[in-house]
Amino acid sequence: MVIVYAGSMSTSTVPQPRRQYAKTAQRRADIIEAATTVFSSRGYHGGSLRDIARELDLSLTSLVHHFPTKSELLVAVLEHADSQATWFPEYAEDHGLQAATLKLWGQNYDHPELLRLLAIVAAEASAPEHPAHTWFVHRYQRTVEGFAEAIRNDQSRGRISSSTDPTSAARLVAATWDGLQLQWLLDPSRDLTSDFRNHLSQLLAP
Amino acid sequence: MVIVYAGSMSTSTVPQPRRQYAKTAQRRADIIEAATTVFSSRGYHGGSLRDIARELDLSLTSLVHHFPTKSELLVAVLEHADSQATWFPEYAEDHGLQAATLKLWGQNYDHPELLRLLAIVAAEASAPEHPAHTWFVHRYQRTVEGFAEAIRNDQSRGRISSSTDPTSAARLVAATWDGLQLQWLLDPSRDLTSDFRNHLSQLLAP
DNA sequence: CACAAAACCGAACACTTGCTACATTTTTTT
DNA sequence: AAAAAAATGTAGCAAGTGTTCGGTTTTGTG
Repeated sequence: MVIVYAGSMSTSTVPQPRRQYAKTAQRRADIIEAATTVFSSRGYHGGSLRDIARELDLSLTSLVHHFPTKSELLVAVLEHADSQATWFPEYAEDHGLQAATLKLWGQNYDHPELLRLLAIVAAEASAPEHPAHTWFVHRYQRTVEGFAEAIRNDQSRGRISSSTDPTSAARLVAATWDGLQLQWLLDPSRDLTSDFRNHLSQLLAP
Repeated sequence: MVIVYAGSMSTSTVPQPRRQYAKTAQRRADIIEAATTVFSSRGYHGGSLRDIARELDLSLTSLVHHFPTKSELLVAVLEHADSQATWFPEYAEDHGLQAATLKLWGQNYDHPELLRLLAIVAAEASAPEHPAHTWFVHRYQRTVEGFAEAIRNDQSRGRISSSTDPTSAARLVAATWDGLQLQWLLDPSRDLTSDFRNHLSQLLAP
């Protein structure tokens, strides 16, 4: 059986690049989960790889085997956090931005650790030297663009006044969202959903 | 000359508790300034006392002499940051919340490091174990209460519709403020003042 | 079964962390 | 001038940091 790189010769089965065990995916998922809780309570700088490994009864070396560097782990964690509460363009198209945003807002309430993590790291990453800086810049661009698209759709259907500037309104929705979420993280006893709803119905009026 | 504690006797000058040198106040101010820049770029957990001392060509021991523990230094830094951009109730009373808020917003643009610091530590401090947790909870309560008071005043003068709930609107103003500021910290090239103005004039309409 | 790579581990490296004894110099007050 | 304490310093502690080295065990494939 010949493993062929560039410029193969004759008949040879594909190298079958099964270079990963069956349980590996689960391991990586476990690590990401543990890293999330650690980074959530102590931030990226404050949370240590050993803390994360300890939480899984895993050796530090194994952790490093899966994620060679701390910042690579952080990016994996952020990407996972982002994938948890996904933005559904179709839902927004059918039911409008307001309904879609409130739906997403409700989902987030189930994962306070993820929210805290994103809040901490977003603030940390506003410094240009931070390893996740560009990631967050792009994330916000994507978010705002998604909201703006939904607003334009709403406008074409007469759900929102056409005099509203889509991008500006999108930035405002994202901003208020983040701000209210921070207030909620600081004091989770008060539900801020109605405040958010007020904001949306004022901003996104016909 | 007798130093008198409780229950003095006869004529004796007051102990003159001059227990601090003349230059000390300046030293403490320098330390707070250096700590601000360090915490701003690396957060509370990520910034080290040695970094701060190095920035001042000061020994670590001297720094610790002035601020015995790291979290005490943090609180001093936060208190200073807060005192920089002060909320003027009188100005709000005369010119309305919208004008007062925009004035304050403009001031903040001069101290991006302070803003980043507050954003990072506020997010870090949303975790209840954080040394500055209660400080931030109270800070937000004060801020919201100040805004709400100004809104009530505006309502009594007919500048804002009396159907708006002052506290809820105050929370929204604070939230949007924080959110827009984070977006600005991530990408300082775009000025978000007009977005903030839009939000205010929509929310605080007669 | 044989073998190669993935997965895992203990130990260590070089460095940083907050903080503390202990000693010296500066400033202030009597 | 003398005494007291504030201010500063050197050296060091015990603990923690991300990362690397050399090795064993586990797992899948031919």
